[in-house]
Amino acid sequence: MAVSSESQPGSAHAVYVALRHRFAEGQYAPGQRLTEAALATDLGVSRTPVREAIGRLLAEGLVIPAARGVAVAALTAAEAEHLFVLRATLEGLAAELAATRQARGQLAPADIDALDRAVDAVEAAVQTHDAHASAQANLALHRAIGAAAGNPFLEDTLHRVWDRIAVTTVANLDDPHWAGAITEQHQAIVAGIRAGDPKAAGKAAKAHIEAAGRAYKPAPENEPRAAAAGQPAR
Amino acid sequence: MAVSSESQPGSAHAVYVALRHRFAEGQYAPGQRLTEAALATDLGVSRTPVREAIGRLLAEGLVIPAARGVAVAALTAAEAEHLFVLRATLEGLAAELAATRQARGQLAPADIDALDRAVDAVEAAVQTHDAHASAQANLALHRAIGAAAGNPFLEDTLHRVWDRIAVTTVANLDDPHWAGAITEQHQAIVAGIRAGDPKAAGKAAKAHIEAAGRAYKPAPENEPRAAAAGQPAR
DNA sequence: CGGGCAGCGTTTGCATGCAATGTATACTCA
DNA sequence: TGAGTATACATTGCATGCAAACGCTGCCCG
Repeated sequence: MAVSSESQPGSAHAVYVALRHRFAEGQYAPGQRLTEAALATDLGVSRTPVREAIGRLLAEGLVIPAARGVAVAALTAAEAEHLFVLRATLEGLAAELAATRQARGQLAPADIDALDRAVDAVEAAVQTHDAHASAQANLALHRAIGAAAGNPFLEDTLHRVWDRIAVTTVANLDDPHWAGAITEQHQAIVAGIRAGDPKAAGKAAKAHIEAAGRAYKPAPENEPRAAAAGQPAR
Repeated sequence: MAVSSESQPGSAHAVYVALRHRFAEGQYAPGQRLTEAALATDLGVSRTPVREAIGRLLAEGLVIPAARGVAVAALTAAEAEHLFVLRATLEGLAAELAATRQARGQLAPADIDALDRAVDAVEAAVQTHDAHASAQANLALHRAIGAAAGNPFLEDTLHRVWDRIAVTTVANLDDPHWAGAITEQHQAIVAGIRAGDPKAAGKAAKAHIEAAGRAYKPAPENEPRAAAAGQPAR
């Protein structure tokens, strides 16, 4: 229940951020092993801050204990399904709260406009078929909705879920039918928020994530195997 | 998004568990400062594992950065409200999923019976006016429902929320009206689950937590002050 | 008597060292 | 040739040491 990711100083935090970034960029394959020494050398720090960062990643489930050290966590189909169920409810709540705040005049008009622009940005990115850019734009929109909900704990929880699903969202674009429906669904959510209609906004958001969950297809190599060990980092 | 709190070895984890336990027991006052050296001496380990444990507590928001080291996190009224909003939705989802699993025959009859017994245990504990025992029993029931949902990520998230609210739940018992309503509401949730009625179970659970949120009154000393610093540990 | 400043002490943050653990490899024997 | 075992090594886990940062106290000056 960390409330926000405020900028902390220190190497340990820097390492943590760096690793998170690499994960989000898909720089490490699921199942790949990471060793403290290699990361320490790579990042130019000693093992101590690396240890702290890995401990945190371990607590967050982004890496899992492996035979020797830790391995990048994969996402099985079952796990993905569980995550999407949770995510659908959370994002439904976020949209609901955002709409409630809008109805109470606690949302700046600029915030709503920003949501609209984010929706357009996603549509534009999707049309370029740039998977990475699309995922970024999509995440930005959902983040904005999460922020508009005004509940720091919900926001933090959403970030955890997103990070755990991470790059996989990109895969959705392969499905042309789904790609076409995205904008429509996004617009429905924002429309509900703008109208200050919590029920409508929440329902639209929940339905959107459920649809995303159905479109999601995990990489087959993520399924649990006896030994999913990869090469050590670098 | 750690999926479960499996037993890890090592001093660092032991320190983490010990501190969590102390927090849950209310051994540290909110705002109280904790220093690495003092905890290390107290727990008979070096500062290194203490550092890792504190880092994790920091990430979870159970402690916050303080002038010198960290301080035990307090809970303001606004934060509590946000937490209860989130918790209501999460527990609603948990009950809903548990009922769904029941309807599909994925829940053992023994599990349902355990829920009933847990409800009775809470009622018994509340009648003794033992705040600590009541909180324990209540938490056990909610934990059982969370487990019955069969979604590890939801379960993990619930644990985070519960830990952040922690001992404060005890305070509810001061309100006799609320104390009397608890069992009734618990029974409604379990009835919904047993009947395999997701809608009813979810609604009952959500309403229950919302009622709990209304009954919750934070300690006034938790409100943000310029300096909420207490004595260093020990 | 109040405000600013300097020195001191505490506490963190990181690096390194050492011991323990468990794995993978190579070797031996059936 | 295959299985079992012993050995060596990679790697973690913790303790300690050292330097830097920060707050705090006491003093001096206005």
